[in-house]
Order: sequence, then C-alpha cells, then structure tokens
Amino acid sequence: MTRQKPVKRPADEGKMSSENREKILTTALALFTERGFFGTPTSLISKEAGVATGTLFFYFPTKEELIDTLYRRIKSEAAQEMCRGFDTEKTAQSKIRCLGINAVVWGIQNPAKLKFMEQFAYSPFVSTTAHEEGMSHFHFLRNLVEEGIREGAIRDTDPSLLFCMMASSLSGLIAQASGTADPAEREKIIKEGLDFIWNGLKA
Amino acid sequence: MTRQKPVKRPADEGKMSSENREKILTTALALFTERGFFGTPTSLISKEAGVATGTLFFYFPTKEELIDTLYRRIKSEAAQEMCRGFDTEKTAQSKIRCLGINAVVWGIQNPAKLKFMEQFAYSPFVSTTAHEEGMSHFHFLRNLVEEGIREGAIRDTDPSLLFCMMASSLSGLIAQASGTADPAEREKIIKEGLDFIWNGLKA
Amino acid sequence: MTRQKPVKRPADEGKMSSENREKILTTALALFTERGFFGTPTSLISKEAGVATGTLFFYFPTKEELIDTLYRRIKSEAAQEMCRGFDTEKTAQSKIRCLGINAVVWGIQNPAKLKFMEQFAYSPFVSTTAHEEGMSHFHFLRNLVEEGIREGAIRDTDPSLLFCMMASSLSGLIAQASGTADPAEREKIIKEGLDFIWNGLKA
Amino acid sequence: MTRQKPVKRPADEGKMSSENREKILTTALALFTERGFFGTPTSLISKEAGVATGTLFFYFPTKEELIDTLYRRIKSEAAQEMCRGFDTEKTAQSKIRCLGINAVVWGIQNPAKLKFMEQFAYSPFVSTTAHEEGMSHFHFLRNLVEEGIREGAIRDTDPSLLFCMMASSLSGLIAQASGTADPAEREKIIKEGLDFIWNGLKA
DNA sequence: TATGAATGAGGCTTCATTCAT
DNA sequence: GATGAATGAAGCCTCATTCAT
Repeated sequence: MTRQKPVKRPADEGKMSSENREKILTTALALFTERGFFGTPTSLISKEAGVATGTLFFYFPTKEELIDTLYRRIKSEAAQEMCRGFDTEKTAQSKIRCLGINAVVWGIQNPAKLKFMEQFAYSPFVSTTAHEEGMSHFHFLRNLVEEGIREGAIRDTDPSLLFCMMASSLSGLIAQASGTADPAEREKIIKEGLDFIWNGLKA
Repeated sequence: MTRQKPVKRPADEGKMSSENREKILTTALALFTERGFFGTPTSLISKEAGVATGTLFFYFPTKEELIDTLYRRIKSEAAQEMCRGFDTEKTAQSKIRCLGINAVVWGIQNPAKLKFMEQFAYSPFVSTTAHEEGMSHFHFLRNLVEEGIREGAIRDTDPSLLFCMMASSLSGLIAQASGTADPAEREKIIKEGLDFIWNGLKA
Repeated sequence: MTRQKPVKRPADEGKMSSENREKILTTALALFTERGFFGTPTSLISKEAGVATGTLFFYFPTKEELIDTLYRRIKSEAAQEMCRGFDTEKTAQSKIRCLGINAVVWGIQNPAKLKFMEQFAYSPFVSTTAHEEGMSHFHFLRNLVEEGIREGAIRDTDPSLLFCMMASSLSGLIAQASGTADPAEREKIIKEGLDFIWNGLKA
Repeated sequence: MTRQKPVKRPADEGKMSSENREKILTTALALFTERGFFGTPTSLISKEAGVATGTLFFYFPTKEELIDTLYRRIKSEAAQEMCRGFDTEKTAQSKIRCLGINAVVWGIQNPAKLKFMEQFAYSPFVSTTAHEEGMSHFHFLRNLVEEGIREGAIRDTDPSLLFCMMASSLSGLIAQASGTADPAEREKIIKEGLDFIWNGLKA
C-alpha cells in the first residue's frame, strides 16, 4: 500500500473538476456574457451543457454560487496572466508597462471573460464577498505603484488614486483595442494607450 | 367578467398632470441603484411610489421601457451638466478641463444616477437603441478632442482612442473622489486626477 | 304648449340611440368577430370607436351587457329579415322555402353578424337569459313546421326535430354558399342546399 | 435569488410516466366545457388536477397549446369512432348510415368532447393550424360521398356541399337526440334524423 | 454521480371598471 | 354627456430548486 501525500488544493477550486463541472462552467460563461445573469436560466445552462438540471445543482448548490465560482476563477486567472514575464523586469516603469501590455492582451484574447467580470462588477445584487476577494488579487499592483513613487519614476500622489486611474484607463484601452481586427492598427492603439497611461503616471 | 371594486380614494390627491409619472421615475431610480434591475419588481416600484400597479403600466408599457426612459433622461441631463460654463472657455485645454470638472462634480453629486448608468451600460440585455442614442449626446466631446489636436495642445493620435481613455479615466476618478467625504481631500483628488488625464492627452 | 304622446319604445332598445352609442356597437361587432369576445378589450373598442373609456361604460354598464345588447339586436334583426315577403306566400312549403332563402341571403350578406351569433351561441359563459330570449324570435318557425305537417306537405315527425335539423342545415348551407364569390355558382349552391333540406322535410 | 422550499410530498404518488399529463388533460376538458376557455384559469386546471402550476406548464408550454392538444386528440378520437364497423358495409348508402349512427352515438356519449369541439370551432382566436389539421381526419367522408354519387345512390351535386350539409345536419341531430334520456325516444329521433339526412342526399 | 419531473412563490402585464373633472 | 387617469384583482408564465429513482 502506497501512501500518498494528499495534494494541497488551493482553497476554492478544490472539487476535483469533473468533466461535467467544467462543461457547466464553460457554458455558463458563454451564456452569461451573451444574455446576462438574469437572462440565463439555470435550465438553459444545463441544457446547453448537455447535462440534467439536477447535475448543475449537484456541483453548484445555487445559481449565485455558480456565478461566484466563475468570478473567482476568472479573476485569479486574470491576475496570473497579468504577471507573465514580470520577474525579469527591473524598474517599476518597465514592470508597469509589462503589466499593462499583459492586461490588454488578456482582455483582447478573452472578451467573454472580460465582459463577465464587468457585468459582475456592476450588478448591485451579487455577493460582495466575492467582490472584495477578487480585488485582493490586485493588491500587488498598488505596491508596484508605491514602489514606482519611491523610485522617483512616478508622481508622488495618492497611490490609490493612481492605481484606480490606471485600472480604469486600461479597461478603456482594452475596449478600444478590441474594436479593430487589424493587428498593426491594434498594436498602435495599445502603444499609444499605454503612453497615455504612463504620461499620466510619471513624475 | 367582473373584476374588483376600487376603494374610494381620499380626496387629498389633487395631482397635476403627471405627478405620478415623476414619482414612479424617481422611485425606480432609487430602487434600481440599490437593488438592481432584476432585484426590483415593478410591484415594489409602484408600492414605494404610492401608486397602483396599473398606474406604472399606464405610463410605461413595459418595465424595460421604464428603464430606457430613465436612461435617456439621465444621459441627457448628464450631457447638459457637462457643458456648464463651457462657452466662456477659450482654448481646447481649458474647455476640456472645465468639462472634466463638471463631469466629476456631477458624478459625485448624483451617485445614484451614475450607478444607474453604469449598471445599464454593463447589462447585456438592455435595448441597444437607447444605448446608442445615449452616446450621441457626447459626440461634441469627440469634436473637442479633435479641436485640441488641431490647436496643437493635444497629441496627434486617434481621437477615438483619446476620447475613450479620457472617459474611462474620468469614471475612475469619480469613483475615487466619491470615496472621501472631506472636501479638501476631494478637491485634491480631483485636481490630481485631472492632471493625470491632461498629461495623458497633451502634446 | 303642445302635449305629445310619449312614443312607446320597444322594451330593450330604448335609450334614444346617440351617435356614440351606435359607433360603439358597430365597432364592437367588428372587433368581436375578428378577435373574439375575450380578445377584445373594452379599451380597444372605445379607442377604435373614437370615444373615451368612460363613454363606453356610460352606455353599457358592463362589457357583458354590451355583448348582450349586440346579440339581442342582431337576433331580432335576423328574425325580421327572415320574414321578408312572408305574407304573400300561401303554402307551408313555399313559406319555408322563402324563409330558407331569406336566411341564406341574410347570412351571406351579414357575415360578421352571423359569426357573432355563432360565437355567442357556443360560448359557455354568456348570460343564458339572452340566449333563451333570442331563441324566442324563432318560435314562429316551429309553428310553420307544424302547419306544414297538418297540410300533409311535411313528414309527420317530431316538429322540434325537424326544426332543429332545418336550422342546422341552413347554417351549413350559409357557410358553404359564403365560400364562393361567383353569383351563379352561389345561386346553384343555394338552390341545391334548399333542395337537400326540403327533401329531408317533405312527406 | 432564492425562491421557495417545496414541501415533502406524501409518498403515495407512485406515478408512472405521464399520469399527470393525463390528469391535466382530463381536468381541462371538463373545465373548458363547463366554463369556457377564458373562464378557466390555468391555475384552476392545475388545482383541480391536483398538480402544481408549474407542472401544467411543464407538459404544455402554453394554455393555447393545451387547448390545441385537447382538440387534436378529441378530433382524432372522433374520427376513429366514426369508422367503427365500417369495413363490413358494402354500399355507400349503408356506409353513410353506419357513419351517421356512429357519429350520433359518439356525440351523445361524449357530450363534453362535443361541446369542446364546438367551442373551439367558433372561437376566433384559436390556432388555425390545429383547425385545419383536425379537418383532415374527415376527408374520407368526402370520398365516401363521391363514391355514393358514382354508385348512383346519391344525387349528382357538388360533393363539398353535400358533405357540409350532412355534417351540419348531424350536429343538429346530435343536439336534439341528446335532449332526451329515454332510450326508445332517442332511438326514434336518431332514426328519423338519419332519414332526414338520407332523403337530402339520395338521388 | 446523474437524471428530470415536480414544485410553487413570484414576476410582469392586462383589463374591466370607477370617478373626479 | 364625455373624458381618461387611476385602480388592483387576477391571469399567464418563469425558473431556482428539490428529490425519488
């Protein structure tokens, strides 16, 4: 008898993702983005996912819980993607630029996920716990701004404000960049958008 | 074929024209921002507005139409407020700054209306006609950006992009500024936020 | 001062038919035939008639009463039309044939009224009083059948049955005859239909 | 987002397949004939059928669809009953008589179904598709009439007309025959009614 | 694990009717 | 007589959720 160290599962996404569970999540994401949380009955999700009504509620005791799960998953994925190639950067400035590019690229390549998160963020009903928890992934960005200020690269102002302005500008930039299919054009938009942001930030 | 016998209403309701219509709109705005479109039954709106269910549907054939009406009204009000004291400004730069201040002030003073518009903007179901119609109020802003470019005050880039970045930054700024109650602090945030934006825009 | 004998008004249709009252009745007939009793809101009737909601209820305290009035009016008109040129006929046979023709002609020329009466006859909800009262107009037909039997022209059978068979055959004939626009064709159908009926009745 | 907590149902409902569906149909038929389509709320149907509101709509997405289903079912049943013992008859005449008897007997024994069909036939709102589909069951009757004409037993006239007159006469006969409870009397009425029809048809 | 029939509270909307003007 | 805003009971239908199999 072989003993195995039970693998430490990251708190939330533990339930050994069965195939059905994944199908449900994928389908739900697509439908929620197209039709909104309230325009999407759970019955439709299960039908499109090819499972029974009961199956959905086996994995997610509540519609709300399904939404939350999706939110947490996407948020953490986004945070992760945002850090790609982060360690190799040296200055705060280059880190921030790297992060901005990552964010924009991710947003363009995952429009459904982005739309989902926006919808979630602006829906007055959803569980606020998930909301706050989601934000926590981005605290490192705050730190980064503070670091930039100490380095003298970023203006010495309330880091919260800078963080917030930066985040909202990025979301505008993604929206704009998603509007073109042409890669050259897109490249240009991204470059200039990031310039806008950096000019706003720099000392 | 008989339905009901309405109770005699107390004669204290000497209402002029569409007082009721206004009460409904006001109540709806408050409830929608608190509880969301879908968390707010029409029955609750009419109850809180102090009118009968039928009255709501007398003025707005559909819940959706009520929402749309609210949207159009707020959007046009916002556009109007944004232009306050606009004509006295000479340069594109001062105009844009004036406009920014107006936007932030309006946002801070009308949090419910702002929240409503955000919710509306990010709800995948709502009538797109109202959406587009709403945007039309802000075309003058695009023109303003173009004017600034011609003047040489704003950098020569895709005005759409600049407009979009500016708008999203402003919304972030409002959110941040709404966080403080202290007027001095708020003043400072606004000033620095507008600096951020202007630095992003300027040539 | 001239005294005038107040004209004796026939019990029901007394209310000095105002123009509005007539417009309402006419409109209601058209709408009921097209859309059914329940598919026709009183609000639609008054709108199409060009009067206010309240006006309809001024003349007809109830929707049901409006329907009944229409029914009584049409039924009595139909009965009257059925007797056209009746007195000049001598034998029961010729009387019956005359009546049959009248019925068919009226039915073809007043399809809306016919449809209304059928709908009324087969609606389980409508006031039965109007139902029975309507039938009273046709008692003379029963008498006619009995007369024919005494004359030896009609088979000696339960007159109720004969009356009933005759009536239902006539309604079938009208339906069939209404199907053609061509007058010659129609003439032929009517002739043969009446033959069918007379062959069924005769001794 | 939570709705309700269903009570534990007593385990006495070991239902096979769509027992509920049948209960709904049966109950609906009874109620519709008593109170009319519009006098019968779906809520009353489900209550009387002993099922939940949702159950009705699980089986019939619409009230109209429930009515249609009922119509189609009854119509096809009636058509089937009308052909009982049909094959053993040799001549068109005997076939028609057989069919007439079958029709009358079915009508007398199924007054609710008959009333339902009449109500359906004269309701201006109902789906015309079901209407036409229902009629298709009776095309063989048309053929029968044509056969009789070729045999020389039926007079040589538009078969559509004859079919139509026959059908309407039959419906009158059923109504009349249903009026008596006395079997001898009833027998007599049927016989004489069929004579009426045959005399109308024969060459 | 999976299924899907069953539940029933609750949502949106309709419409006959009233009544103050 | 005429108007039409106001009423509110009641109708149809949706949908998150349960549970026996």
